[in-house]
Amino acid sequence: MIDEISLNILKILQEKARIPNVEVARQVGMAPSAVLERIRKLEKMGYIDGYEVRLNPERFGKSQVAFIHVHTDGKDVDPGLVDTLAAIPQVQEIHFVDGGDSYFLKVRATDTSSLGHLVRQRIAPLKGVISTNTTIVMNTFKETARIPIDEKDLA
Amino acid sequence: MIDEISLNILKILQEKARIPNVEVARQVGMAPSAVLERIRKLEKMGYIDGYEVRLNPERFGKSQVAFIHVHTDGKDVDPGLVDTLAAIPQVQEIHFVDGGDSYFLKVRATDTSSLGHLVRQRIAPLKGVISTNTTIVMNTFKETARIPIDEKDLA
DNA sequence: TTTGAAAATCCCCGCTC
DNA sequence: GAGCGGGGATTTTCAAA
Repeated sequence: MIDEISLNILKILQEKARIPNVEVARQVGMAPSAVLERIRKLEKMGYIDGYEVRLNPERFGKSQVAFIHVHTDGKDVDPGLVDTLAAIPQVQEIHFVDGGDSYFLKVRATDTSSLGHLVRQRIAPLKGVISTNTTIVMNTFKETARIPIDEKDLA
Repeated sequence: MIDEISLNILKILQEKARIPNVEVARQVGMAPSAVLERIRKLEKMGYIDGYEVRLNPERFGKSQVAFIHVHTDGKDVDPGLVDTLAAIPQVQEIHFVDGGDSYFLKVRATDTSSLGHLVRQRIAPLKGVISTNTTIVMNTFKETARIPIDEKDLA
């Protein structure tokens, strides 16, 4: 199980992941080495999956976000379909959703043109794919991977 | 503009964001101080937005992912609607999408029950919201914020 | 958990190209 | 302007209590 202090450490790290340990230690009022030990333990126990650098999508010409609903033939689907989709770097997320053999993708492309190319040339032709339904994002107001940390439902 | 080496640094950081500078320097074959200077510049120029810790959602009882299509009355929408939604910690993403005055949310809840509560008690009652349409995620195969770095379309 | 000391790293500054 | 290297401050790490 996880206690109040570790929870606090995680909240601090979620705010700013790249602050020195000493600073975290100061904020929770513990010795730096103890904090380090806790973080290492949280990593080993799987509470912390890793650390990511967050790049500015616009600077890399990847500001066109879209969601693609991919309907598949549940009986004749290529078992490697998910892997094939996952191998496409522009595909950031792949979810299997309810409502009949369909996947839901979040993709990030350069523009609507390249998005169209992605859908028609790379996704639609895949074996088992019956149809696709793309929702174009015109404006993004919030986009974070931050998780609400509630003490009550920890695993 | 950005050159081959900086691109390389970014790719390395996208793999593992929390490696020491010296290690990055070794991999790109440059002096640590030069690498540091490049990273600082990338941060200042807005290519790097920040650093995030990636927590394991399951460990925090937040494994129920869902997408919510929120239809609004375009004429009578509360100007603070987006802010209100953004203030809900379980709402990770808010996009404005095409197809008529509607928002698209990605949310992360504890279970379907709490998800239902979230939709009915917190979102549906908001002024300007006409209807909502929730897609439940049953299985997630890929979920990353990583951006494909193509040299050709840099800004 | 803390302390304390050793090792590694960070990062400013001057030098060179 | 960009890269390199020195060196002191900072931080990380590890041992012992």
